[in-house]
Amino acid sequence: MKRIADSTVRRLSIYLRFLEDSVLQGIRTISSEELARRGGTTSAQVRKDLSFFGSFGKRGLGYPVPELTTALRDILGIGREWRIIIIGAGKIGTALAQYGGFRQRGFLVVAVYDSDPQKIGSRWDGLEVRDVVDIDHDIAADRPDIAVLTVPSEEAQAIGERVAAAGLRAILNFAPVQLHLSPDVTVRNVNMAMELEGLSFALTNREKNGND
Amino acid sequence: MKRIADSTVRRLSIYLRFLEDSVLQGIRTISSEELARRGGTTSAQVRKDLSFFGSFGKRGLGYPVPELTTALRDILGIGREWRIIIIGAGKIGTALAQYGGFRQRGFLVVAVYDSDPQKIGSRWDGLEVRDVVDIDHDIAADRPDIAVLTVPSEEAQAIGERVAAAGLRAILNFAPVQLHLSPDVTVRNVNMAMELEGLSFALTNREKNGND
DNA sequence: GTTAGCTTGTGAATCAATTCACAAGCCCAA
DNA sequence: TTGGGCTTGTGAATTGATTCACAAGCTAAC
Repeated sequence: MKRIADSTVRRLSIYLRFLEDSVLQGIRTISSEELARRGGTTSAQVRKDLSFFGSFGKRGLGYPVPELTTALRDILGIGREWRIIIIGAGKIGTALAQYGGFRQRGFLVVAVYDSDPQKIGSRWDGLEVRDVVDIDHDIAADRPDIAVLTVPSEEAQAIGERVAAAGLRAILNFAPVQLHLSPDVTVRNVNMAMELEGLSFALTNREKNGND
Repeated sequence: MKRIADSTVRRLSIYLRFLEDSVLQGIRTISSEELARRGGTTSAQVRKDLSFFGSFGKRGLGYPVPELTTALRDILGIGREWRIIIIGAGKIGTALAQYGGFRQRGFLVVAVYDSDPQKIGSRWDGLEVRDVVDIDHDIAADRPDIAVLTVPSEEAQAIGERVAAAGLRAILNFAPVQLHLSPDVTVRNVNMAMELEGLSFALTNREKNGND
């Protein structure tokens, strides 16, 4: 199978979210044009994205909404439940642990870790914050699929190495550093400060260039 | 000025973060090679990125750390303070409002909004949650620079239109929908479910293709 | 001052992603 | 059963981003 670009996978996620809405509304078919409009892209892009994985539409008609929804879920691998652990029980980590949206989409938070004795043992939504020293042992026992890192920058690399060594193969990294791990660990970064800086750049340049 | 790619701006952010560390450590110069290593890219990429904005280095020596740090701050427009408002006082919105990291980087949260009467009036860190109906008036009065949207998907588009109409020109959107706004409003999306789905895709495909 | 050893800055080349454009196929109406 | 109106699927063309490769320039050592 040809390597699929990250940007394509991102767009599939977007299409899926809109398709799920459409299923609920009882819409039966949808054109690449409409998917593009809602996804902020072009119809050619939609068709190309989908064509990497097969032929889902009918010429003259469009795509059957329920079937395409199922197909995308399958492609993205979210038919099953994924077990995630959150490492770092600070502001962001806590919010994520309590956020219901993940569970809804098949991502189940099975454990939260921290190194602060004050936090260890406290409970949120029936989830006890565990001591990060136990993490290797726990991973071996619980076999979670994904680790979410919401630890301070200085600790991110070390923790990343530990969970990778313990067998985890997917990390969602909120720390504003680039993790250096073996290539069979997939890392995605979420960096809110970086996004704000992107906006800052845009605003600054707009002012300079007079809105062109 | 030639249009700068988003990917370039993102990398500048990464370089800057590492440069700031280096300043604190008293490091005087740094090569593109080292910046690349830390930023997870290549030295040619670093040099190309910087070359869009000028010539900051000395051949044979590398880049002067303090000067390059200042230059990047300037380019990204984070010499000044940016005023941000957070709309949606749910789990994520609240966490962001209380998160100290933004303020540290020059992004000051000046207001938080919600439409839930139970939340309106409550206080976090001396910041009172305001009623979202007042938002147009408040924007006109306070002139914030950036709006962070942590509202439910169904409401995101309408709120986006309102803040755009009120004059805001930059939005950080956490709702998993694509906003359709006038092109002079810059929108960045942060979508954690999408990132998790990207990891899910990677894990699923790795299993299928036997790790290649 | 000359040379050796680095490292930048940048056109050219390559690689990747997006868009174009159209044949092929489907539905519906008559 | 045929024709008109749509919309997909996909090679080809284009646009955009990354990598290559090397001349130019700096430092330090002798």
